[in-house]
Amino acid sequence: MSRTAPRGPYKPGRIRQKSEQRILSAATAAFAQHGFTGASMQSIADAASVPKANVHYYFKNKLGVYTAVLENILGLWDTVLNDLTINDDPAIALCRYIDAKIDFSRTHPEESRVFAKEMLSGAPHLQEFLEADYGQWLDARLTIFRAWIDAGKMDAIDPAHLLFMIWGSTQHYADFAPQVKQSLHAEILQQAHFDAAAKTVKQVILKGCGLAIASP
Amino acid sequence: MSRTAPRGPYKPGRIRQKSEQRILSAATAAFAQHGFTGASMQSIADAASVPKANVHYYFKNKLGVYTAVLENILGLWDTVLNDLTINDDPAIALCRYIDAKIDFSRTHPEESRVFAKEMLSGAPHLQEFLEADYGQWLDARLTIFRAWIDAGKMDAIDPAHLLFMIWGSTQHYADFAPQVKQSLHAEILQQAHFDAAAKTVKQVILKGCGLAIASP
DNA sequence: GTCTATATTCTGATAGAC
DNA sequence: GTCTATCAGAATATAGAC
Repeated sequence: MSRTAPRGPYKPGRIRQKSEQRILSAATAAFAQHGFTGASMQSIADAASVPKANVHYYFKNKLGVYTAVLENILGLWDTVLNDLTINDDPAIALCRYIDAKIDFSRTHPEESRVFAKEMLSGAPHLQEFLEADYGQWLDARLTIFRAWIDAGKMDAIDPAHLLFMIWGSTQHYADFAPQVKQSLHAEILQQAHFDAAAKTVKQVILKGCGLAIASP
Repeated sequence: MSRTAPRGPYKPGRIRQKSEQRILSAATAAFAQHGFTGASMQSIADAASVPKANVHYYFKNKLGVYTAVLENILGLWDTVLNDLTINDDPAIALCRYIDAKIDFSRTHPEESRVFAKEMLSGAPHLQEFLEADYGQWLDARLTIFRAWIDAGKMDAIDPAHLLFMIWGSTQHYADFAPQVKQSLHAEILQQAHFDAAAKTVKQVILKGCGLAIASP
């Protein structure tokens, strides 16, 4: 009864893709909790249900796994970084952005933590990214903020520091989850907690910028 | 010419105290950059200029060093957590608190990073702290905020989430320093950068809470 | 492509001389 | 109290059978 013939339409690399995805997912969780050195290849392989040697076969070495995880996270970021324009209403644009950031902390907490740990370590593997893609994205946003301010659409607030406030406030719910849980007396953070978080952040940021809440 | 006699008034434990301090300082930097597993006892000993065996002599094992670092950080926190009272003016109290938090990020970035990494790892060594000291401190603050709101001194804003905003915004300058440096085109963060940060955070938070800036 | 067995290096920890 | 020498264990990585 044992059959070695391929079942279903065979696509080369299908197993590979599936295995790589499982390894990537397991590695993200491991790096988030234990850090780069603390996460062992054995634990990653076990969590992904593949032999340890296969992890080396797919990603060459530990650094290969880690950079793959980081690149995957940077890819996810692109989906969050919506493209604002000068013609957008600042209140609506900021609300959308804050909502998206809070939602990212809810749906991808482990990715947020890996990114945060890399930053805390001095971001040695994100230098190119920070100097290239990120620098461009940031400068474009700062220009839009300044245009809004010059047009009198919002208060004169340092755009870079304002962005830091939004990032820090929203990422806090993924990165400092133990403290947040303890503060809210919650075993795990529910949708309602993130809704309350988004509401408060939007409320304070918008009014703090001299903007009216767009829609409740 | 070699002398083995003690020079100066001999105090038992003087060398010990000095060595422990050096080890603690070196360990803080190592844990901040490389995490618990990534920081080796050898590197800590080298940075502290003591033989590796002495680190074990003073702190028993690696976990002993780490918990000593954490306890030292929690001690530093106490100095930042000023005691607000219901009779304080919310604007002045919040300004003081934000200034103190930003100053902590400037003067103790590595301590902030060790604390952040512990949080990102799930805070396994901070459970008692979170449930005891921190819980009490937080509940007292929340009560004060609610009293301010009930007295009409500030807008009705969820106090816990407001505190998260302040923490996230201020700690960001220590924890995400690489990103901040890149954004501000600064090789290292100067006093002026932190002044601008504090100004923006106070500006947005206070106005966002319906408060007038206390003093420029 | 998959997996077992092994080589090599490094780390935490300690024994024991001084 | 201080430090050198060393041990036991674990981790990354690879060789090679299947």
